[in-house]
Amino acid sequence: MTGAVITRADIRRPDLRWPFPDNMATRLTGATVLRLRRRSKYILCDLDTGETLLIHLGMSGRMIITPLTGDRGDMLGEFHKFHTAPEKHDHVVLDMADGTRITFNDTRRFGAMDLISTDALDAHKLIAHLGPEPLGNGFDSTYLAQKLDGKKSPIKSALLDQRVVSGLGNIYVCESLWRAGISPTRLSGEIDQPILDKLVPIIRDVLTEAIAAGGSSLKDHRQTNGDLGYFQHSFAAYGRESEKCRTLNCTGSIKRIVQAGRSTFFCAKCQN
DNA sequence: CTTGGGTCCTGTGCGC
DNA sequence: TGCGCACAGGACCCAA
Repeated sequence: MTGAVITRADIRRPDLRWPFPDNMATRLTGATVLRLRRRSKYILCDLDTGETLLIHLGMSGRMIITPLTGDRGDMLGEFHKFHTAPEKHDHVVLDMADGTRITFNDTRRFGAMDLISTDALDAHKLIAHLGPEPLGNGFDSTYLAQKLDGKKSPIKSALLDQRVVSGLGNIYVCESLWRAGISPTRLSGEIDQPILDKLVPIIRDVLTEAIAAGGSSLKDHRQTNGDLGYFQHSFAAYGRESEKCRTLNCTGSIKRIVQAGRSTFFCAKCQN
């Protein structure tokens, strides 16, 4: 999309998780995309109009890239299949001057889009309270210790809280805690510094490996080329309920519990 | 202030 | 085969 001009914006329903901003189609039409970037789980698309298109994929959202004209050519798989008519759950369709169509498709509609002044982005309600990037310099064990100090919520919930660290989801929190040997039920404020010293590089490792593997495809997730991610094949805890723990010499099995309404997978024997 | 539960939405897979 | 229930990569909102 970078450098491309949006020639047409088809907003096919009034909302996703929230109502779309006023006149979104008009404000997008004719705009040139200056660059794409990311903050936390938000895709940010800076436009030459001085506005930024903010996109969240939620649970089931995806951006589908297809040629606007021509046949399927060497496009691989059903995901990339050529279509002119919008398909089910295609909510926003952007046609670019270079002949590319970008379609936001989101079955569950937990995704979001907003269009705000680029200058005001840091103050935006969804952005302002985000914690540091887990792969950035602002995330280290000193920061984490200070942030968790006095917290009574379980560590699992704290790591999922985007105000503590932004970008971790359910899978990667479970995997990180398993690797670090930390029980997800441990109270955040009662975890010693040496344990946090160990946890932080593990979180970075898990994310780095998952990104290299193209993410985790449980169902909807695809890489930008349409391929499945394959980090799900490397899960040690997530989704492995009642299977053998993979920690060396551990005789335990993976349990599933529910914390803050989300499934947590862990080994009660080697995670303490 | 913090914390936990309910909620939004659609689709799928399972037990009965 | 049909029906109801549980569950799914998120995260806001509000009651306690």
